[in-house]
Amino acid sequence: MDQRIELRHLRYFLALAEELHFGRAAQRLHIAQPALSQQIRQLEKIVGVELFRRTSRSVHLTEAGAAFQPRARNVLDRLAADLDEAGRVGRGEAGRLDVAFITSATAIVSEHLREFSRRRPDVQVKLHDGFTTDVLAALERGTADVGIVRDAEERDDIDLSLLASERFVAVIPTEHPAARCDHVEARVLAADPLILFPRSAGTHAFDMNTQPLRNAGIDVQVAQECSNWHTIIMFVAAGLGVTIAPYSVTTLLPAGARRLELDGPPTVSRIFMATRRGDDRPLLQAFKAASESMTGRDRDRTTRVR
Amino acid sequence: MDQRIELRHLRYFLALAEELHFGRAAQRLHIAQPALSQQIRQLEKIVGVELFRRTSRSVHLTEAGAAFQPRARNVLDRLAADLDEAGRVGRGEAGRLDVAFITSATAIVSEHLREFSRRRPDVQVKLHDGFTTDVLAALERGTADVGIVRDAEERDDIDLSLLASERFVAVIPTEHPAARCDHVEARVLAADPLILFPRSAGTHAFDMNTQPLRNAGIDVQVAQECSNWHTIIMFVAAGLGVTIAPYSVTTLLPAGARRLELDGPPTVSRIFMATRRGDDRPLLQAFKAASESMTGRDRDRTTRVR
DNA sequence: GCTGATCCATAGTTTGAGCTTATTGATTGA
DNA sequence: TCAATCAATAAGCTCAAACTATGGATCAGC
Repeated sequence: MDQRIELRHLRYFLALAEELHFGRAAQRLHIAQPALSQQIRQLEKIVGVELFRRTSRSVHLTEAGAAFQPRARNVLDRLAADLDEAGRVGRGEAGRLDVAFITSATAIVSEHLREFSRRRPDVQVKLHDGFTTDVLAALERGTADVGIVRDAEERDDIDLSLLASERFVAVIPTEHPAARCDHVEARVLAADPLILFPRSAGTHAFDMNTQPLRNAGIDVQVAQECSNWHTIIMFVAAGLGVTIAPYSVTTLLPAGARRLELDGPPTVSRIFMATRRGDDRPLLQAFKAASESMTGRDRDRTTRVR
Repeated sequence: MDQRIELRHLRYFLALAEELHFGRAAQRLHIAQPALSQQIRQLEKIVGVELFRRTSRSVHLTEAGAAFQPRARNVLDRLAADLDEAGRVGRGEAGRLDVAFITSATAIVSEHLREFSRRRPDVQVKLHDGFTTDVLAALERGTADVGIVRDAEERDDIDLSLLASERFVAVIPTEHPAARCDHVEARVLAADPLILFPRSAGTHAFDMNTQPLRNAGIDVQVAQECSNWHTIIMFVAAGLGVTIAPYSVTTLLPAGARRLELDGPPTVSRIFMATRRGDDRPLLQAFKAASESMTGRDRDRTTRVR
């Protein structure tokens, strides 16, 4: 009585609408003619109107049938495309990947993304930048699938894999007495006001970043906190103080700032890819594979520890 | 093995995607839980990827499932809308109606169409204007569903129903001697060049149109043929001759032309709605009903035979 | 740590929707 | 008038989707 429509009805309808002959349409569908008659009748009952006008001699579409034909075709085509798309998403060939990253790793992130997008052109990548803590939080709550962080600590719910490491360098105003040389001992900077990001943005990263100073026996006191490296370096250029920074954020310096290599035991900043432990979705593995192929290069290129 | 997808799969998938609980989803679908498990498994086999990740404790969508959910919803919604639309077309509540009409009946056609469009706002009306013969040809070959013709003859494959009738009048140049009066005997015009449409545009219409002249014993000779009334009347205004025209095409006359009532036995031009005999589609009946409601008015308004 | 509850999967059985073949009835062309 | 064509109907069959019962895994509570 209250029969539900099924795709079978649409397939049969379309075959008959094209053949306009029950016998031939049934043949094409690999069923017997009465079965087709029954199903078409059933469909007409569901729609509530005649879709074909039959005489015992000919079959043709009614207006309602003619109106329905392209729509039915469309439904089948779209569903086929949707199934395909779902399959591709399941195999990691399409979909969406949320990448959270620290702003200071933009250069490396963009390189890895370029390689990934080349391999998976149908994957839409969404980017979210922030501090290391923000990135890890996004990863935890599922807002991000991949995190790019700097100097994160080991955790049992997060997998880390090294993408690149780079040395720390000092950045000081050009008018600073030490700026005449191209390297400096950390202790020389003990009296200068230190400009750095807040420790809350990533305690371990902060500790790594200040290690050259602590190695020199300096009691680290941040005179001015800034949320991003660009601002920190602008402040240094303005003569407000000095900073210790990962090399890659110092590649382009404004006129008033100068980069100095740090003497003493080498200290490096490490950039990691972070993922949720146990998250083994194909898309993620594809991203890891793409990164893997880049990592060797990056490591060689940016490390250069003295 | 090579199972085909059915809408049942989509319905079950969507229920489970919303409930995320096999028991509850099955309950909502009024089936037992194992049946749902089976069908979902089958769907996953068809798509080729997991759509749900199940633990014995919880169910949640995979990325592929999440991607598929809105699409499946969409397919069902669109199909429902398509079925509804087909039903409405079948009941004559929506669709398309092709109306062919003679240019000289534009005024009446537009009135009837306004009424029809008010009653069937979802029906798209396509208009085609031409001569009576063109209109009838369009009707025959199915290009038009309704024809509006003037003074057509009875035919056994076409149904005619009277929409309006109107008297013939003479149109002559203002400088014509007879133009001083507001009526004229047809024989007075015997010597004037006659401007009229070609007889091939509608033999019966032509004969009706020239009847006032033939009644007066005039041997009808068309001096100048024109394809439409507007041009004919412009030629009259230019002093090139006279014409006999249905009243409604003379409502707006240019400066050089004057309308005169014809003395003698009244002759009328009839405007008919023409349809293919046996064509009883709901949309057509709706159009006929709309016309019916207008016809009384039109007949009264335009006849006024003296 | 055992017990009961919860929940999805599997096994085996039942049922009915959709299929089949055979036939009827209507129309057309020879 | 007869044969051919073609859709509808009738009656029986069959398999897929349903059912019931059960298993196995996980979790909460005493």
